[in-house]
Amino acid sequence: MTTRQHREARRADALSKERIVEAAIEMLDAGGEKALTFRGLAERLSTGSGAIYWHVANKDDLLAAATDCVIAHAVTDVAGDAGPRNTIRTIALGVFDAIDAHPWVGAQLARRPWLAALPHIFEGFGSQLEALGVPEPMLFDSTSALVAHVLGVAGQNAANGRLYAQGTDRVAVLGTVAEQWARLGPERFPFVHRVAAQLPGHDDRVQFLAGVDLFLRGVTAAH
Amino acid sequence: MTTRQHREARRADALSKERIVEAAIEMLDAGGEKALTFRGLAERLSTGSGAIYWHVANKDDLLAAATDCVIAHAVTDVAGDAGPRNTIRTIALGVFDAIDAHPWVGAQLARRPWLAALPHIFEGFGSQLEALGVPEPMLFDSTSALVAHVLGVAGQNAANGRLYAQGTDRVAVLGTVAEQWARLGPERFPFVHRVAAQLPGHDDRVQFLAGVDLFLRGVTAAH
DNA sequence: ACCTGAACACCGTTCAAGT
DNA sequence: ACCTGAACACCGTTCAAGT
Repeated sequence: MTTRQHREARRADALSKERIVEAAIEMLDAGGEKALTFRGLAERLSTGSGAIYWHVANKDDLLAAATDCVIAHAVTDVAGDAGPRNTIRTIALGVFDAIDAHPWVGAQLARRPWLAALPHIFEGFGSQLEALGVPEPMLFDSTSALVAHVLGVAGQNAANGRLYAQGTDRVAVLGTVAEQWARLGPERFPFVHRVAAQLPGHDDRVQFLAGVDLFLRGVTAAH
Repeated sequence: MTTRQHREARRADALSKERIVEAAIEMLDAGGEKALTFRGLAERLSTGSGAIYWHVANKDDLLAAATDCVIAHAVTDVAGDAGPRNTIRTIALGVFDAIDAHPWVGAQLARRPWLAALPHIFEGFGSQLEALGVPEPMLFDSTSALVAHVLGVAGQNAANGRLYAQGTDRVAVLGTVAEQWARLGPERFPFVHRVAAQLPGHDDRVQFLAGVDLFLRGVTAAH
């Protein structure tokens, strides 16, 4: 897997950036951003807190590596023989589900752009948009917009998911929000007032895919 | 401005949540998330650190209030007589510019959803999409997707902007990224390799608007 | 009701010392 | 080359005490 193999690391429990990142992801998944501490990480890896700094520059570096690891895993393994539209949908859903499963990734994405994994997403979307017949002059902007859309909307969704995870369940939370929206007064907020009832019932995943589809329709309609 | 006026706060320098949030925004703008500390805030407001806790529950609450304040200011003042498409563009650009000017808002958006300012955005986009002729059954999903798109993409953009702000200028940073992309090898990354050169020259604001337009085209093409 | 500021628990990071 | 763990600087939050 690694480029250099450090002459077969002597012991299986030897420290490495990979093992550190792996443990960090577990801690982040378990308790969010605040649950990741160097002390906890050191204890989990049965070592001193300073040892981690030999493999990792600092906490930001560790968070970036963890984010990159999650996104990279989500993008690989895309079967590309289902047509451009379905391939795009598959990649998009992969990213969506990955961020949904690791909500802290959403916040990280808004802090450190230009992941090492970004070219993979860009390549996947760009080549499929080209196959879809998008003309050369529009290709760069369209691909950028699609990448930003998927990462951005997935991040937004993960932010919502966080609320449900904190004890109270999904429908209850959305029900409360819907009530607040419904109370906003039909004069100043006629649309919100009318649409509030649909809030608790909607499916985030379906809505995400609908958004991607709308975007694709716009891209193909534009030429 | 406030609902209750606390019988005309005695002195002009009296503490209030508004003044605290205002000072917090200035500190966040100046140095990012890490620059906001209760000690610094207390010194800036010439008070004790504990005093702030009388008006604000904790740091998360303060960050949420600051985020809401920025977004709320961006959404108000939308002249609505320029047609639905232009009104949507205006609201979207307002949010984009606000997040661009306050990059820390992007990260916050990925942490705390359901801002108090959200209904304003929802109302603006939803009513204009309706005016655009989007049929009732698609209205909720379309509006949700557009809101998530604008907030998400604007957040993604702010993440990029952070890099340029840290000393080195925009073109230099994007030039470096473009070089890395170009080196990725035309066999595995033909699209990225080919498109890398367009990276340093693109205009984020124009690309954002192009994305919103593509989305709108998709929405209108869908019926 | 609102402010003060010392105190507590905790955290990222460093570094001399080890192997 | 890599690990140890005490030490440093700093931070969010609390709370008894003031006005």
